[in-house]
Amino acid sequence: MPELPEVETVMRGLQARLEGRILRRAVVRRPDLRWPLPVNLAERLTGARVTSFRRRAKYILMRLDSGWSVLIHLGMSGRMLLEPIGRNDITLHEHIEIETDDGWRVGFVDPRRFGSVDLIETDREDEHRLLAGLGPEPLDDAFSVALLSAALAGKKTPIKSALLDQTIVAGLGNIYVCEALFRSGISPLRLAGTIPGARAKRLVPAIKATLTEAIAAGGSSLRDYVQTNGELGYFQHAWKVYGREGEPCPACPEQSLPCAGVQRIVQAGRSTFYCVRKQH
DNA sequence: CAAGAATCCTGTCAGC
DNA sequence: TGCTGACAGGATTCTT
Repeated sequence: MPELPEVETVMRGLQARLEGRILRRAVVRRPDLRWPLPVNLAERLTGARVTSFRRRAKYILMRLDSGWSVLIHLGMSGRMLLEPIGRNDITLHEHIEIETDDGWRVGFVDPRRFGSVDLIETDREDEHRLLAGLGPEPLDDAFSVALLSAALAGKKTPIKSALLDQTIVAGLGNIYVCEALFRSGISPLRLAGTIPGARAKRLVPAIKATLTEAIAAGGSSLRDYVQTNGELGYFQHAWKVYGREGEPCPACPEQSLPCAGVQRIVQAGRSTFYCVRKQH
């Protein structure tokens, strides 16, 4: 499910409901996620008060008053359940269940178990091995044309793959890379080293605008919902190319060669959607 | 060293 | 209806 806009949406949902709450009960049902859960996770959660939240790339950090932060990654199929306690059956694949002092239930649900949860001291969050190597946040002012250009200079990998590399820029995934490249008119096949300059000047604002609009829409929902209140994000309706193989390119006049509509190719094992006429 | 493939796991959907 | 294969929002680890 989750790229940066979805993770941001989920984090805001958790924040609204959990900030200030005391966690009364925690149950780990399956510890074998992407990495084994900390053996003392339930113990660390129980009795702690939630003080604040933060998002870094596709990770959620939930800070506790005990000085520990809970690091959450939703992987490919993870989502957070948030609902009042009471006569709710345990959801399938609900690996962690937490109850708050004001009667809410928080569930970590992840069928494919590519997600992970870990503990890290709050004042050392960024030293966590999963966060330490991450590149800049794309929505920070620090993520500039100069910074991206420097990161891409000399690279021979396609720009599509480079933007999925979380050490170059942190938080983009397959959907938003396709959308940002379409928006900036850059071919996903173009080598990353040829981006610095005029193309980077288009690409950086395209990335920022794509993400900002997606967050405003509550992210994109595919098969499952992204928001903790159970509502669907609706940015999937705004996709220009992702998942639209064979459809007319929304930027090209009809039948304008060489536009053959939205094409799907595979790069580094992942689908890329683009228009050969608009993007070069 | 860097780029691509294989890998983890379950669910869903298209096609036969 | 049921089976099979392709594919899925990620990211590490293994091979070339």
